[in-house]
Amino acid sequence: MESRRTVAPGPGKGAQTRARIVAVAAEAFARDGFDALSLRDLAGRAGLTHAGLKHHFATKEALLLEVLDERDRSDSEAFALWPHRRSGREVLRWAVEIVSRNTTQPGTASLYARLSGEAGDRHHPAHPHFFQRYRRLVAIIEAAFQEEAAQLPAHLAPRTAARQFVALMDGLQVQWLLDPDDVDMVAQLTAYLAGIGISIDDTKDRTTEEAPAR
Amino acid sequence: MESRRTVAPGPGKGAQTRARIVAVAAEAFARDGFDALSLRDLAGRAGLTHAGLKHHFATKEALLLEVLDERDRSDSEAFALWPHRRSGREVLRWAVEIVSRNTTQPGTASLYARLSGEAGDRHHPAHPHFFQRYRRLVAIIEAAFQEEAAQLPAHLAPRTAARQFVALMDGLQVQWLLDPDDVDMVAQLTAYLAGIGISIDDTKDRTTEEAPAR
DNA sequence: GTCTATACTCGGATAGAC
DNA sequence: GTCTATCCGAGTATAGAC
Repeated sequence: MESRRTVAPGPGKGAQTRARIVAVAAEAFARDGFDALSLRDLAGRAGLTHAGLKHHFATKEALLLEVLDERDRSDSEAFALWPHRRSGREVLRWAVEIVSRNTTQPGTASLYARLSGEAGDRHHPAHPHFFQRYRRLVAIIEAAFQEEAAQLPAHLAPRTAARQFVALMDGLQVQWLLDPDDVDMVAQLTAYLAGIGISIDDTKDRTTEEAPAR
Repeated sequence: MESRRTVAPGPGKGAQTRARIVAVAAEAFARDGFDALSLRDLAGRAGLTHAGLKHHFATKEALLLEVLDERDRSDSEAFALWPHRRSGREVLRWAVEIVSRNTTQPGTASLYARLSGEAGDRHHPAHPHFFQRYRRLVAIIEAAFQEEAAQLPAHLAPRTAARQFVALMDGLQVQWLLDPDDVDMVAQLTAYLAGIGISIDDTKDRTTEEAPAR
């Protein structure tokens, strides 16, 4: 007889449900934010109960992290943390482009800011994610500065500059979220780089091609 | 017991209860963190029900904000946002001192990082608090840089430097919370200042007297 | 003005049906 | 392996006692 199942049982069923949940959640988080979103609502829209959802994602935060990871993966160039081998200046330009992009998604940016603060707690579910993320990000930026070491002031170690640059990305975002009209993140980052002798003006070593196509 | 009242009715009663709640909450937040703390427990320890507590503080976050404000007020030196008129370098040294202090209270620092991220949402209960806080903090740092304008690179506006410095305070804190052993916030901030021509070495213009008496 | 009683939905946890 | 039923304590909201 006809079944009310929307997916056939057997191998792959779980993966399908999981994917459906993530798809629904991605849209819902962006629209409602984190706190306003009910797992019961969300589960209902994905065709199961909130306990069923919990089988796939242990906590609400774990689900959010999956959504963010998913976005990182599909938003290939701008958000992937490993751009193809490029010049130091190109990597820095790419980083500025990420920040610029975030400007168009304040909800997600706010979520990230909140999570990265919470994740400092070693027992927080998002701790490993952010720990790894910053390690990689700082390493990438450090390598970029290393390549441009000739431009840097003599006393400024690439690793120090990298930590500062990444901190600037985060800290400026907090101020921008609070006061969008008064903070120009791209200008600030560009000014910082100019201050340490690095220009990322892309008319110099590339054509007019846009930064990472989404 | 003769009476179950712990405070007499009449004028000032509400203020007393409020103060008692804040006192209990301050200790409890620092010990248990934000999520782990139950308003029912807390209210019980303060001698009323959780609904009674809600009469004084509409939300859990409002209570936390009151605790933080209270700390700002009593923790006079390091956290007061308005040091008396001092030299630019002294103000910057005071700011670094704040960051250094936060190092001893990772729980509170994490709470602040989380809240400042969340507060970007215009409807968040903490939005006005943080909006004002950053406005004032940036203005104070800007004034400090203004005084030291002679040292700054010609192309660097005091306001730009101020935004960067404040962003650095926040961003470094996020990285430090995630990876305390690998991030030295004071060294980073000092390095940044040195990079723009400012030394805050306090053996140069003052005795060993402590930073601003509130 | 202060506060209690009560009820609502939330995220989370467990037991067990299929 | 997937999922439902059900319970728990949480934050929040309202009505009304004092």
